[in-house]
Amino acid sequence: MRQDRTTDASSAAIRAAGLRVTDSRRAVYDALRAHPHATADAVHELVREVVASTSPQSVYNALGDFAAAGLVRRIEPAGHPMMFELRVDDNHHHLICTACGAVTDVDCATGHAPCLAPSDAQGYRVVVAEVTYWGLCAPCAASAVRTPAETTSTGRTS
Amino acid sequence: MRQDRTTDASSAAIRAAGLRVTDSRRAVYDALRAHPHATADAVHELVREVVASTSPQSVYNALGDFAAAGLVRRIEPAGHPMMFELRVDDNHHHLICTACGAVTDVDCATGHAPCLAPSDAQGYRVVVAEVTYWGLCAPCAASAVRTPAETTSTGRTS
DNA sequence: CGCTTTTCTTGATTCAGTCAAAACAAGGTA
DNA sequence: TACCTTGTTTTGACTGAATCAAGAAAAGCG
Repeated sequence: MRQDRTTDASSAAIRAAGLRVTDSRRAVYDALRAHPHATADAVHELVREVVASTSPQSVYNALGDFAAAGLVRRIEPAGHPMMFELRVDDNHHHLICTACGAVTDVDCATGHAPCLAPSDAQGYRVVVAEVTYWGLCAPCAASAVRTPAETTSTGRTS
Repeated sequence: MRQDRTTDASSAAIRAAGLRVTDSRRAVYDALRAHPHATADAVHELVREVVASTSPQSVYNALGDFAAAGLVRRIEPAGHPMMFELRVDDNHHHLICTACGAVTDVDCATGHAPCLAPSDAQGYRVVVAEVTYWGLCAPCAASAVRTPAETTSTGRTS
């Protein structure tokens, strides 16, 4: 099942980052190409379809190494496990659905970080302005019409 | 040690939110007045100085109830335990130090949510634009001059 | 082909937060 | 004032997510 092409690109990227190329790392990279905002767990699922023996820990290792090498960007939305994405060169932002957790990229106006300056930096040396748009994705907004429901807040339900 | 005044204000706020007033809840509220970006754990420490028997769980309960009642806002910066603040009426943002974790409020230009619109909302019904400025606070920036160090990324250290 | 270094596996461990049920207290009411 | 209902607190177990550590295995150089 020639996955050579995608795999070659992945190998090249991994090697270019100064990391050794292994089957599981290729599979991790490929998984992120297919699922641009996957959790470690989701990546693990996908990787196991290719290299069945891959442990969760290896996935964490690979993702951590990729992130450290700048191959991958880590995003950690409040209340969700962390996710990883391959878009690292532009400074883009995210739309996150408060109902289903879907994550969608939003292009940044300026394209470089920090794209935004605080009204008063108060002595901070600001490196990144991270913008997260929270709301309802189209499907959830549609179904929310009939279900007024409690969507957002994580209060007690007692 | 008359803390009556602060305590009265806290009681009023709690009661106004439709919640019963208890010693530990007052102490939780007072703790947040004194420490505007405290973790649940930090709040617990402070509360125990007033009501020694208070359990961590009660603090979580109180904070969760406050948040659900709109008395308190919850912030969850990537890589840090969640924090709570009393400023809920304006839509302000945060400066967070990547080195020491210090959190500082930044006024929002517009003052209401969402203060910012995505370049392309892609069908989302956006409710909030959450802006987090990551960088080095003044003290950390000063000490970073002599220590080039690895500050940010959570890569493996092996 | 073998050696060195990196990576993978296994398994334990931590941290932060949640769940659930029984004991207890707030505050309205008789 | 005493009671009663409902909301709050405590205790303790439990989960999910991620990290740490050490030995086994493989990558890729010479």
